Amino acid sequence: MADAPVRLRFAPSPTGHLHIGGARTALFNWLLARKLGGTFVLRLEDTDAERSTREFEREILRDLAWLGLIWDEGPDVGGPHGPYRQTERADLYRALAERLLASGHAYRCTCSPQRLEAVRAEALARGEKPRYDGHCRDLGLGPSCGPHVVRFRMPGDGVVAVHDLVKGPVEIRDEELDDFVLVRSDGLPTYNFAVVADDHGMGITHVLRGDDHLNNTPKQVHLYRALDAEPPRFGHMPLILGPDGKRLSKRHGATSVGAYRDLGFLPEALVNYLARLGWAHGDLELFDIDELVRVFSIEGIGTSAGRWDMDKLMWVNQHWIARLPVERVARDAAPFLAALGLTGPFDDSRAHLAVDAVRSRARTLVQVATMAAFCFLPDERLPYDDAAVRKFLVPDAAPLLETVLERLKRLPSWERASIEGAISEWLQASGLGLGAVAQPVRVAVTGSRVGPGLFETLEALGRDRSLARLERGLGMARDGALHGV
RNA sequence: GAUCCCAUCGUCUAGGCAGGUCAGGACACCGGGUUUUCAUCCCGGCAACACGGGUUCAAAUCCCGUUGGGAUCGCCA
Repeated sequence: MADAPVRLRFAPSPTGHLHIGGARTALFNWLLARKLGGTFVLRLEDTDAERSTREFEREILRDLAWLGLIWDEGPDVGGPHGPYRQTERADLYRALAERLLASGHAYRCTCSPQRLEAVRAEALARGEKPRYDGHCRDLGLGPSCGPHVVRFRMPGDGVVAVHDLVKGPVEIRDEELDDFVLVRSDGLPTYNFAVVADDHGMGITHVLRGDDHLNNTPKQVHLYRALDAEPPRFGHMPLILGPDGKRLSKRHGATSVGAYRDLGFLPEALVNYLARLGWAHGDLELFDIDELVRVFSIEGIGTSAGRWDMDKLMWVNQHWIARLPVERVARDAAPFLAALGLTGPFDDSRAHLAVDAVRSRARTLVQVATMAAFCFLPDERLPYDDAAVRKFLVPDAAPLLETVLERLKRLPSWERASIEGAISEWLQASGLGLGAVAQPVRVAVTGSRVGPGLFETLEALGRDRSLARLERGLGMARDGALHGV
């Protein structure tokens, strides 16, 4: 690549949550910017006054940051090409529109929405592509023509050929295009106008966006030409579809980044999965964000739409839950622990032991929290699995529990190695197998028949609780004898 | 309907641009092993070049068509 520094952007509209499709677009642009040592710009396309809110804006910024996609220029941090909200750039659009009007590349149009609708319906009825019929094109309407929009004067006879960064050469004939609206009657720019004005004004060099924008590209290229400007390099990425191959919607479940965070997914997992959906680097599956920056390339971007696959996301999440530093996982799991009504601290060494013990069997942070709950629950609130109790806290188990309790009580220090030492020593001497004792002990201290290794479990639970629950379990086992269960 | 894009296991994909390993990896699924339960981990299995033509000694790979899927056709973005 040349010396000219590249500039990429992500330009969401704050009319909703950060969607996973948008997140992937942001990720790819961010990756390319980082890969090429360029700048990543965040711009808010908030010209839809009806639906844009500051609340959504805050949420989008928060979620992008959560994913680790930090911007160099943006509405909150500023930069040399601001402002970074389209509603704050009205003067720029106005000036540009005047320029286009003056040069004859645009004209005023007073057609009513009703007339437009009629024209559209007529075209459709004839089986044609609905397009503006150019009614006002040559009327030479001036500024005082009343309520009007500004339309772009499409040349109409050539072909726009763009070399798409991911799809290769794409051609669209001008006759397919119509005189689209640049400035609405309320004076605000439309998307196609604002995006060109801003990408040009902000010196954007590369644009990676969804396939759904491919059809907008020729219009935008014409605008660049009318502005006598060089368009950026475009790359259109395939869309993310639902598991059924249909457009992804709420119907398919969670579609926003925030929803996945709330479901217990790590940002590392979402980034990893999003990257692999529509992009590949040989046979490799697992990447952290730094590795992605290192190996990312446009050539690796695929051409066909991908389907959202929860199972694969789960697997990736499970991988990062198991591999990230335990402190990180514990920190991210804390809100989920709290949501279970448990009380912390969730960031001390005990909490780390608990999270570390359960994380290899969790696919989400919700599961981490649920599985680690036995460590944080007061003894009297520990739930017992009925079937487990009936099967393992039986009279036969009483003497075993008694011995375990006795030996553990005598332990001078409470850590995995010493616990294991005490128990295996006894097992060895008595000829018993660990299998015979592990389950009764596990059920006594966790209430469940499944869980981490026994010694990790006891270590994480801590001496006092372990002994107290063993005591209680012993009572339950004897009780079983009393009732002949 | 018109235009544009796309097409390898159920899913994500490698391979395609520079045709020549009975198409490789991963998820899911099935089976087995390790193990202290459940997981992790390890081993094995199932499973695909949408179809039809062409070019060629040779096509998943290049070309055309068909079919299928998706996107777009707003004073939304």
